Amino acid sequence: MIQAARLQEIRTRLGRNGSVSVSDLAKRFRKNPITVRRDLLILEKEGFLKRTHGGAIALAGVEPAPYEERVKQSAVEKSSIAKKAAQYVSDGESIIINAGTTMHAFAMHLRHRRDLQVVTNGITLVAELAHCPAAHVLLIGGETDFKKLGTVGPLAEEMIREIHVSKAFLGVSGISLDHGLLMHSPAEARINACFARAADEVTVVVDSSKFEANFIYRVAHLGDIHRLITDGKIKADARRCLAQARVELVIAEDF
Amino acid sequence: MIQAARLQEIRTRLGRNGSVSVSDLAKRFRKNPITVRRDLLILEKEGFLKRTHGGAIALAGVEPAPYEERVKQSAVEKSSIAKKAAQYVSDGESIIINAGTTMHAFAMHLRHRRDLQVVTNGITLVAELAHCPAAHVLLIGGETDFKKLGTVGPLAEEMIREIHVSKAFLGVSGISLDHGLLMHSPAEARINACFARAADEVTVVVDSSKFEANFIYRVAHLGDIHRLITDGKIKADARRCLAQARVELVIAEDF
DNA sequence: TGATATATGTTATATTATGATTGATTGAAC
DNA sequence: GTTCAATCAATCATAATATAACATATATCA
Repeated sequence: MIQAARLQEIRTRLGRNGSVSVSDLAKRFRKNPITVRRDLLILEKEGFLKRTHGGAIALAGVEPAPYEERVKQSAVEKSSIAKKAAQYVSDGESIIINAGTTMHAFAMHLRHRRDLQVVTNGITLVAELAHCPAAHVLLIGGETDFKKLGTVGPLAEEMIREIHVSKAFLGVSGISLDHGLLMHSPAEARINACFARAADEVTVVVDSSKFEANFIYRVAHLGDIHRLITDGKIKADARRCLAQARVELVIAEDF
Repeated sequence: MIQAARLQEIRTRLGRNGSVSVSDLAKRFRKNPITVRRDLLILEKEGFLKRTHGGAIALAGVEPAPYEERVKQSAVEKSSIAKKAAQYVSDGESIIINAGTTMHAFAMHLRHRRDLQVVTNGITLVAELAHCPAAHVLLIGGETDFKKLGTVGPLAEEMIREIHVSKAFLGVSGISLDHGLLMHSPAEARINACFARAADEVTVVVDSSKFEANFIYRVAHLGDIHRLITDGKIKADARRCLAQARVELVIAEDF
């Protein structure tokens, strides 16, 4: 068993049990205790754990799930448009946020807000907003879409019908200048259409690469949205199209 | 079990029950009472507790740990009872699982199942079951309770009314032999009562320390449940009471 | 290939944790 | 209050674990 595998295993066990013991690990790995100790030393330097007599205890991070990794990876690019979008949220407002990594990044920028009423179908967003207890979060229930870690389906749509908010912030899979906002799946498209109807004002938050993506299922026409926030790489014809559809275009600085 | 892990466990139990006893801890840790006393001495110096004859009591300001912490606490017991509980789930079944760290552990043992229909109000459970794409998960929506990372409230209760399953697996905050299943908050109690009504058969999954915890809000009477799964440290009077209420008692092996 | 870095094991010594013994203290039942 | 069992503190002895220094293996790269 190589070192990297041991480190991974230690991380896992720490995440599960909160602590590990040198002697247990040594037996399991069939390694000398000193080797285990040196492993723990490495992880301690990385800030994963605190070494103690006989073993170590977990500090903060649990092992990240695939989705969470995806959020981190794209966070840099998504962060600038998400940050810009967060400027359009005022304290005390009620808003809708849909599921997806872009909107997860958006939610991270809402941590310090006060008295927000957030409605979302994004499961990971709830955990994000849990660190900001000033927000009141209503999670839309329904069948779970594992790709986006969001809820969809008739029960979800029904639940949204009971709701009305001032602003909706939506991330989408793609944007077509001819056909509007597009999604991977019909279920996603339908629920986001419901979101759009439930809000007075709809803001779409996408990085400019989404203008090239092409999907089948329409959420709404360009004319149905009020504002679009993206990065500086958006092309001229897209700008024209949005202007024609009377969509307010907001460009986030690259950093 | 290393010292650091014991200290963590003691902190947990103090947070939950307000007090600990030397003899109980000694039995649980399989350590000499003197060792436990020394542990308490350390925590007393840190200001967590006040030592008394026979044990210690919590000092002010010991708030219950956040969710991520609690997942790790009593992890061994939780995992063993969760594993046992998972044996009562068959492929193809539809089941309810409520929110909380015990049921999180339970969900981890369902990863390899096929064709499960899972209904849950536990937000983190969804991420857990995302690794097992054979399961179909319906997430109950509603207001989010940040402590348990679960949904509650009237919208959630309403959504459950639409649902019926063969088995419900519930974790609870505490069990009183006189008053039945108890919860921290009224909202939690109500939604779990709904869960119990929505299932043909109710199985409660708790580690035995929950028999000492005392809370105000009742979910159901002991007589309303069909099966209780716990660890071997359950006391004799609890066994008697359960037998009297005709609850099938299942003891998970210690390891 | 030889040289350097990395990973692992060995030994000796220091440190820490734990358990056993004794006598003192406490709490509760009578 | 008195008595008795349980609990506690202090001490010591032992076991478990940690550290440091050195030795050996394995991989990496010019």
